[in-house]
Amino acid sequence: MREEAIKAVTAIGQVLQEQIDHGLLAPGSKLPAERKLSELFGTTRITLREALLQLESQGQIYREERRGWFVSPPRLAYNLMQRSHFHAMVSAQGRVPSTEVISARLQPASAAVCAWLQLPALSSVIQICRSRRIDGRLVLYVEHYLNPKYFPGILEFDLNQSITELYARHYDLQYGRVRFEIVPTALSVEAAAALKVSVGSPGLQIARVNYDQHERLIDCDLEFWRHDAIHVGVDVV
Amino acid sequence: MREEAIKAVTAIGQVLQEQIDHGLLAPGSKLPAERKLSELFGTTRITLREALLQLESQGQIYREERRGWFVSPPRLAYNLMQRSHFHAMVSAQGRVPSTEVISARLQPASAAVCAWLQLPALSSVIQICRSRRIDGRLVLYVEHYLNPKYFPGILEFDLNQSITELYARHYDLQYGRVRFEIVPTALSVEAAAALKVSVGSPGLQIARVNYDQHERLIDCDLEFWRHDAIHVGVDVV
DNA sequence: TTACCTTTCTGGACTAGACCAGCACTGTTT
DNA sequence: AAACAGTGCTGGTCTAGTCCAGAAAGGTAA
Repeated sequence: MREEAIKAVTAIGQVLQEQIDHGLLAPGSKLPAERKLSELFGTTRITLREALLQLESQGQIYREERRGWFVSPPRLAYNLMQRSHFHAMVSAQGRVPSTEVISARLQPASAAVCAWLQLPALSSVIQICRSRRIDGRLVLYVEHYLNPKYFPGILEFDLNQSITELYARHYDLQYGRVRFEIVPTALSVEAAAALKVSVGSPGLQIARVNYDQHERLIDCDLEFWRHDAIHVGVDVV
Repeated sequence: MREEAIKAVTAIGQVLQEQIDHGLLAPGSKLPAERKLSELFGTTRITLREALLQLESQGQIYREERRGWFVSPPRLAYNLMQRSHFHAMVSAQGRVPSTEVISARLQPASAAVCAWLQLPALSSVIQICRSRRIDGRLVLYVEHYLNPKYFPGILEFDLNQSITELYARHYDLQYGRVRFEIVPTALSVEAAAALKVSVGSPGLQIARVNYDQHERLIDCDLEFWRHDAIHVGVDVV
């Protein structure tokens, strides 16, 4: 007649999960404060926190630095095969995209970037760092590296818009072959800062190396996604 | 003249990271016990543990339930475009694969599986659950669902070998079109148990829906990878 | 209205312990 | 040699607090 021993952490997670599933806690809504919750569940803040961290790693909830915990919105479907850019992709799924430029400048390329773009040592590259939102929520930090040879004067344009469209309109360039590298890892320090999450949060890193329609290696970018913001689809024919 | 305030958790992580980078802690080797480490760094076990958890989420170290913490081996390159199966892929990268069958039986299909395989309600499917290792380390738990129509008597074969090869040798079937769905999330309860990791560990879920050379939907599988065990590559032409 | 301050509330970081359950090794018994 | 029973060590889980820094809201003065 022994009761099944359920861990407190698991039990708390299940209760919250259920509330979320039944829509009592709507996507985007804020959870009560940690202290309130720990009192509600009759446990310590540390234990309560562990339960929240587990739900976070499942992608059910997320936090904003020192602001609180929120219920995660649905994931964005990111299909690697259809060459859609961020704005088009987000809009097509009935959601509202936005972009902020963090920095844009010509600078010496790091060793890693030289390798990706097959540039000689000590080359210059154009680096564009941007953060992007879906429905107001920061979900993506991108570092873009362009081979300056193909993009004279690009820093003069408004970089809040889609770079893909800039390429087409002003440089007559379109993406051809693309190589993706997807690595599940923690967010880098810069990415965490830009996304306003605590360092060490789980993330999904997607590196793209892009060729144009003439098979020239024109740019690459490093995307850091909140791990709960997307699911990636690939159709292999 | 104020010292830069470095968080203890970060500092501990950096020290361990450095030791790993310089090969003083080799891949696969065991870290000292948590109590030892917390004494070494002059901090609490809770704080020390937080540092370890961060390194885990970065994929630098991993743990085996109640056995200890270990340095992560290099990630396996998983290229979605080259139709290689687990054994071939692992061997090609100079490492040693192995497979264990956990269960294999005909059973009623869940709603999700019916949807994936486009089966009518209350259909039967063949479910094969297996765990797989690289160099002895558990890295992958797979649930395989086959449409029984195409695979009479498959449960009689030795399922420790590659199923892809079974298909080719005995059923004259080859994979054609494939659809992948990649979701970064925590490991499911079954996956965590099979991989002997604590529930809620970060993982990468890859669902595949497979068609054969005649465009028939033959099977699907649900892969649960340790998040630090792979990086995924995709070449889009 | 606007700019600035203060207060309150939030999560972030940390201390100092406790008890439990499973693993691995060791020594004994069969 | 093989099976078994201890036993110590390991991570897993949890308690009960403290102090700090940033975010937000509200009030006050220009």
